[in-house]
Amino acid sequence: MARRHLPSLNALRAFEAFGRHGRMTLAADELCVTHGAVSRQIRQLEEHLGVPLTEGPRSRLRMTEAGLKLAQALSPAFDQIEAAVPRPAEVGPRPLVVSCLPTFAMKWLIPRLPGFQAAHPDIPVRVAESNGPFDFKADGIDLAIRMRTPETVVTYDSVVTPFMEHFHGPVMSPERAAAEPMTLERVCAMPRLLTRTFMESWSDWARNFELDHLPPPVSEQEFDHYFYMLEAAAAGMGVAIGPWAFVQRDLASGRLVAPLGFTPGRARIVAVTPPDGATEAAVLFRDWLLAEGASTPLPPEAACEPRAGR
Amino acid sequence: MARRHLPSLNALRAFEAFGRHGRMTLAADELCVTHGAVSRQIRQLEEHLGVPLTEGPRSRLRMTEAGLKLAQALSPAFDQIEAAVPRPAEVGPRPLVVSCLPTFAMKWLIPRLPGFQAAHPDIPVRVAESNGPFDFKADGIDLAIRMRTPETVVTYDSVVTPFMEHFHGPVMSPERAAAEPMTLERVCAMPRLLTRTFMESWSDWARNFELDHLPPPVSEQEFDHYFYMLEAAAAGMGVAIGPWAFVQRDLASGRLVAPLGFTPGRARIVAVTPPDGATEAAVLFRDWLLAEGASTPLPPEAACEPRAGR
DNA sequence: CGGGCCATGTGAAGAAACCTCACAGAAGGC
DNA sequence: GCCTTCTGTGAGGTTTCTTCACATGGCCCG
Repeated sequence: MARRHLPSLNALRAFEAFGRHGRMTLAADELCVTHGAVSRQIRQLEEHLGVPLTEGPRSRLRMTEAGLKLAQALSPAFDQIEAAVPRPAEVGPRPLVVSCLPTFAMKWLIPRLPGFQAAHPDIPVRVAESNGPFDFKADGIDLAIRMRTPETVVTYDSVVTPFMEHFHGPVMSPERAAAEPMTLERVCAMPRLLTRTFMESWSDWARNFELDHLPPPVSEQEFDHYFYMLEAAAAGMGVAIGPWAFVQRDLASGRLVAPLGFTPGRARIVAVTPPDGATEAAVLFRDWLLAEGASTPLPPEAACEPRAGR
Repeated sequence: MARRHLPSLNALRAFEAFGRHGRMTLAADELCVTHGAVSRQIRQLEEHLGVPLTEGPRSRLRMTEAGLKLAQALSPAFDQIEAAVPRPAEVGPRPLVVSCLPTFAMKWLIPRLPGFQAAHPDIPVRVAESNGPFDFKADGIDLAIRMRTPETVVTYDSVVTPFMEHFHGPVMSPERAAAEPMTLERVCAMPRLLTRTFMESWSDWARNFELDHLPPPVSEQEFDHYFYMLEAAAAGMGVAIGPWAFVQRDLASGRLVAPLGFTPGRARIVAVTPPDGATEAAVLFRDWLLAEGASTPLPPEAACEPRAGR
């Protein structure tokens, strides 16, 4: 009687993956199936629920608000399931465990990991996605990647190594930006999107314009993850402060635009290792992060376009 | 790369249902499949994980500790998914929404619901399982069923109607009880199992024995739900204070025993309706609860066997 | 201690769900 | 306009899941 009318769990999982990646093709890659399979699952889900979950042209698909809401709720549920399932005993050497923001993992780290694997085929890497506090020993983490502002409260001893510049800027859907020449004032007058992961993004960004106090937003909406915030921006729900590293690809594909360009943020993307000596593998990984960070392209308009100096 | 090695979600769902019901047959009923299907799913899951999740003879199957841990983590995840999925638009009249403890729903309410449906075929009933606080308007609840001690803090106005006596007593696995004649002292010396839903159960029970202070337990373990606490008791992990209404069936089947019998508790099982008038359907339902409560059999040893009076 | 009862395990066959392949359509960029 | 990218879809194959019927193993009771 109770729990019976649920749609196919596989369809939900497919939709959740689509929600995170924003494109069926990428979701299909994650699930190791073809894009057609994902398309069918999502269509089946929409039929079952009688609610459209996606909208827009095929080449620039977005989630509807209902879809965004569903995906946001599904993600933590599947995370919980994943965490609960005991992993089949790992074979081989103990892997290097890297704790990392989910969105950073998806948009930056995982695409580059094959490079590390190629250089160090004997070091298996496991990426543990998490954006909260962590404990090296209790969680078995060798190295963590986090965003840090100078004010970030640190409650633990650790070695912090910044490895990448952090540029960010307001991003939105092309429709929103197309209306008229985009100015700082217009951007400030739009509904703002926030992520719990990095609540200070707006004030951090505003500093570059010597705006001590941003005008109060017409409305604010908060998301649990960067990727949902960015999806909401793509869906035209408002403006988000997007880190360059996270939105690079969406800018290239035209799903998002950044009419004011990017400016350096005060946050740094840092690698954190335990105070009492990192493992050998963690040191190698950190060195690799530094190299990768240095070779990541900067935004073309970096440091340009701020209306007030530096 | 990230989320790929999960076992079949259907298998996890089957196991979660088994975890709640304690028997594959019941889980199969809930999922509308045959017991064989559930059996296969769970076996597949065990093979995939390489960890036994069930143990004991076929006729009295129990979860292992690993299984209990897994099931406990899966339940809230599936709850979350269920809550997130928009229900296909309901047809017909607005259903009567009854908020209820999950275990009470499973072990007492749902088995009796057909009786109500038969008497009032025009009133569809939806059972919303929850054990926390609730808000009649915000959650769309017409009537809530809760456990109440005289001390329960009430933060809202409401009409409270007790409808069933509450008998409870320590329950444990037959193996644990078989060792030697069971006495109050021996029971007090066993590891205690608690449920977050009703933390005061031990002290409430102790009052009947004029024990103002129970001897401190050798160990305590806390569960999120009554049913997992009862499963842990069946698995021999300790002693739980089980409400008669919840354990009646497990006693009959021999999965649990209650060597000290049952005594009246100070808690009452109550129906709660909004202060500003209940709906017509809610009143009918409350009347039906009162009648059902009155006709629920009392424990055979009710009010017997307390070693100290009354 | 043997028969009845109850719940789960299992073999084989059938049903259903799922996936792939290949191609089509639609939008955007150059 | 052509090319690229991404999603939608028809047909058909494959895997997974279910069922049915019966076997198995405990437990209870006389």
